[in-house]
Amino acid sequence: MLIGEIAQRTGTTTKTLRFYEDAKLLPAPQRTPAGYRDYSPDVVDRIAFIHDAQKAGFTLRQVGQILDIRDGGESPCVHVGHLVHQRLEEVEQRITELEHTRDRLAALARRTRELDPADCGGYCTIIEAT
Amino acid sequence: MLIGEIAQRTGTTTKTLRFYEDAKLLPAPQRTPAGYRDYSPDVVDRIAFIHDAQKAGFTLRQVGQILDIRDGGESPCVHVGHLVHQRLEEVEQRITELEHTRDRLAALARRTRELDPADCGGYCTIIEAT
DNA sequence: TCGTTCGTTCCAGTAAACTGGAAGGTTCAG
DNA sequence: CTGAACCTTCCAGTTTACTGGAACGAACGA
Repeated sequence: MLIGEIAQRTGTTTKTLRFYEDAKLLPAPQRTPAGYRDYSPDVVDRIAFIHDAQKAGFTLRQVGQILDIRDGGESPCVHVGHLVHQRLEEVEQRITELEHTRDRLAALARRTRELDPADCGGYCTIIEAT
Repeated sequence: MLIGEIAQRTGTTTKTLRFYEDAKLLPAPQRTPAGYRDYSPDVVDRIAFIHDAQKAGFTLRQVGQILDIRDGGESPCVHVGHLVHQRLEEVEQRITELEHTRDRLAALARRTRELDPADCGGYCTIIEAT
């Protein structure tokens, strides 16, 4: 299968697939006599896995680590377990931060409705002193 | 005041302050005969405002826009009101996305505890089929 | 005078995940 | 034979907010 077909089947672009190869997420495939990449259908699953892992919030670097472990013949599950916990903590922390930001913004929005723009002194009374 | 003192008073670095100047967030200050930046104490407030706006989740670009309006003599509050609403929506959407990711991860973590690593088939049964 | 610490400029790099474009080769239909 | 639709490589840019480093000048205390 040529790169275009793989791209279509996996819902990506040829650019991205070459990028993944560059980033060692995909092995360098066979080449046709013309020099075109000639993929085994297996890579479709591999790319699907990459997408799954991305949806779970892993970076490509982490996905690469998991894939490396698997390619080495080991079961990556223990490592994945660590990553899941790490990532879960990061996500929870980030949610907390964002909720904080949201509360700040909601307060600003309230002030915006109450304030006469003409009263805006200093840099901006909406934002200041928050 | 020299750049180091400003940095210390505002809790930043000299690097960052030069970067802000480059990014048009701070006006180019006077120079001493030796070519050192010689700031008016006013910039301390300006930098504090930048920090406030960042805490509310605005990008430096947006802060720059607000500052530009103010520097032009207009009251930026109307514009700020728009930005606040925009940003509030973005933040809420992002929180929703992250909560989704968190739920996925929590499910993965549960699976991790239940699964025997030896059963890991395919790419990784923890992540797959999520 | 020496050393330290402050300041200056400019260039380059970081993370993340691509994306765009140039300049060219290949394959196939009409 | 021509044109399109595919493929190739390589280089550079996108976004955000800085950060690091080189190579240098200035101010000041001992």
